[in-house]
Amino acid sequence: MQKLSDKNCLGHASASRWGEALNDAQRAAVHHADGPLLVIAGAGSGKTRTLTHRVARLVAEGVHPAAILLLTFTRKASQEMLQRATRLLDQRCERVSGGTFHSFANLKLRQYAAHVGLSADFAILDRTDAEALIGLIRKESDRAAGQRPLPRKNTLADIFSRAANKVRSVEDVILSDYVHLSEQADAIVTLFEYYAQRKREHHFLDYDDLLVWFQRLLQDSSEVRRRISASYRYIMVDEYQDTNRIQADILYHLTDTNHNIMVVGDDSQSIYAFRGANFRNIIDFPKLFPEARVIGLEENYRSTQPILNLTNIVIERAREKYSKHLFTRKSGGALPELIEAEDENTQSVYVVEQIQNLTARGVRLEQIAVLFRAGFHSFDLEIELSRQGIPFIKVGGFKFTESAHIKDVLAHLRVITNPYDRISWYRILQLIEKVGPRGAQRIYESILAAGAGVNGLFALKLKNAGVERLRELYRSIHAKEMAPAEMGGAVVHYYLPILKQLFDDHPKRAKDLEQLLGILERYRRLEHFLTDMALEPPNISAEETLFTDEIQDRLVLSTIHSAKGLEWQCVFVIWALDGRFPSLYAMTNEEDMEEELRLMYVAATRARESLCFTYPRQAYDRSQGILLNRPSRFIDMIPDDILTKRSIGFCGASQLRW
DNA sequence: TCACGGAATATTTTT
DNA sequence: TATTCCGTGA
Repeated sequence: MQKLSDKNCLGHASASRWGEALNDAQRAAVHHADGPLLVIAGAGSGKTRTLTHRVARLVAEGVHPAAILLLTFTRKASQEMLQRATRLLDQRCERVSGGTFHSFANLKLRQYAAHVGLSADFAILDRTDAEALIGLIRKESDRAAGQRPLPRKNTLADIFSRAANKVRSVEDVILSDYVHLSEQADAIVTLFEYYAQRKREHHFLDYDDLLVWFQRLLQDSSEVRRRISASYRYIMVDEYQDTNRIQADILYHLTDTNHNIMVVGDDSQSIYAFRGANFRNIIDFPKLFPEARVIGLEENYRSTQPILNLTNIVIERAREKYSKHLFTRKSGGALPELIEAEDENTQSVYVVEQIQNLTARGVRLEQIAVLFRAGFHSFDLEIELSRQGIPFIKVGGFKFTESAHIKDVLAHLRVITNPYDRISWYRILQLIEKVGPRGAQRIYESILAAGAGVNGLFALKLKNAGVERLRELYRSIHAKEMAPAEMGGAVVHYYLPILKQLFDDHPKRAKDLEQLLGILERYRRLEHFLTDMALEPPNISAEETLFTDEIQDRLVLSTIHSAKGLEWQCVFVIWALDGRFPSLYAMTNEEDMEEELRLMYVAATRARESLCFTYPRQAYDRSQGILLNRPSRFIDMIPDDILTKRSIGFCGASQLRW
């Protein structure tokens, strides 16, 4: 395969080579020539395979790898695809331009910052940083006594982010999606303006800004648009159903020169509308590119027919979609089940028992998953699992870089590159004993006034042992001569005593820091490290970190969102209770309900062989004062020959009640 | 002004 | 579960 040079011969040979192990629809997508292409890939239909084969095919036919752009939603996804393509073909596939929308935007913005009036040395705020900055502004904004307190910083960040992602004004978003805050709309808008101003002053871009500014760059500068779009002959996008309007617009500009864009997605699996994703993007693709070809992948390689029968019924209720009907050649398989449990704990006990049965029959724990609508739905189950000594890992939730101790160390490094990084200074200073918000502010202001970078710290007149230690730290760091890892080492050395004082589980966290230093060693420039940590953090969750080697075979607990794209032999969906799933919050809004439905679809299509829904017979919702006592409306009406229904009572739980 | 403790609260969270 | 907010006492 590698040595073919004759073009015709190559095309011919590859046609048979790349056709292997693909079905007709997949092959058509892989061999699609130029022009826009929309692939509607049903769950488990070999979407990744199709994408990787296409990458390999293009490279094999002599397309320069760097002229292929593969955009995905996680770094992991793009790495995996390029690795698979490399296995199919050769090393060249590793040089394909790939990454997330955000990392791509970052790259291009650094290059062309001046064209939109940005400075190229911007720092990236991750969600926590953004919230910290918003929190500061929130505190500063003095509101008259007796007035209602402003929403929590995390709510504020949600509102701002939603406005950016949906290309709407903050006020609009409040009036439509946060009606209960409409009285404070003006105050929130003002706060938003402060936030934007602060970001400008500090050369900060948050995640949303990366997209917003990149879009602006492409739109406003025809020269840049031409340059960038000409450098990519083929563009491929994964999970297109979860892109938002800005991303769709970015893509449109990227095809300014070449129209060779292939997007892959499944409108039925669009579950990020709450964050601004617009599943209309995928519906409207043919309108945006009238010459687009549409290929559907409907053969499912994952689930048994009884499971597909159920998922087909579930998704049939979706109002607007590319209709598709999944089928499989796999035969046999048990009917999915719906189990009514007496109460939450009975549900947990039941699931635990079933899991024990499965493992007794030889199913590996890592082949079993428990899925749920919201993170806290699994609390009771987690307790029950621990009690029974079943190892599990909860995915989603907090990321490595979001944990406090990592952020602390990163903050110390950040002020080295950007000495006026207010967020980081406040964070660093407040770690010091006797320094609170007020003290941090005072110190920051004098650093700023000194105008001498980190050295501003030395000019301070302050008797505080902690501050003195911090000074020592920065006196010992000479950014020009030291390697990033050395600076990191110094910071960690300084920070360890604080860590010990702050956290009971400091030994575990100390190991994380070692790991962080390990990563740091790969970098020659601190700035690059900091950018990567914001954009492409190591793909480990906080609890996981260094314990991965201990137990491999663990049960998976996951929110449905985090389960997207994954599959297991046996899947339990707990809290399939109307009001929990679909969530009460979605009930007032038809679009939200549609998303809940798709979410149920995603959950059910994760299962290969067995699928079980459970719900407690009733639960009281305190926030709304409502008694929930119906199974999820998405599966309640499914006929008995598709879904087995059973109740279990106290007998199941009685063993553990005492 | 800071530190601490207890109470209240909570949808989902690829970047 | 874990985070955030708020009141209290030093």
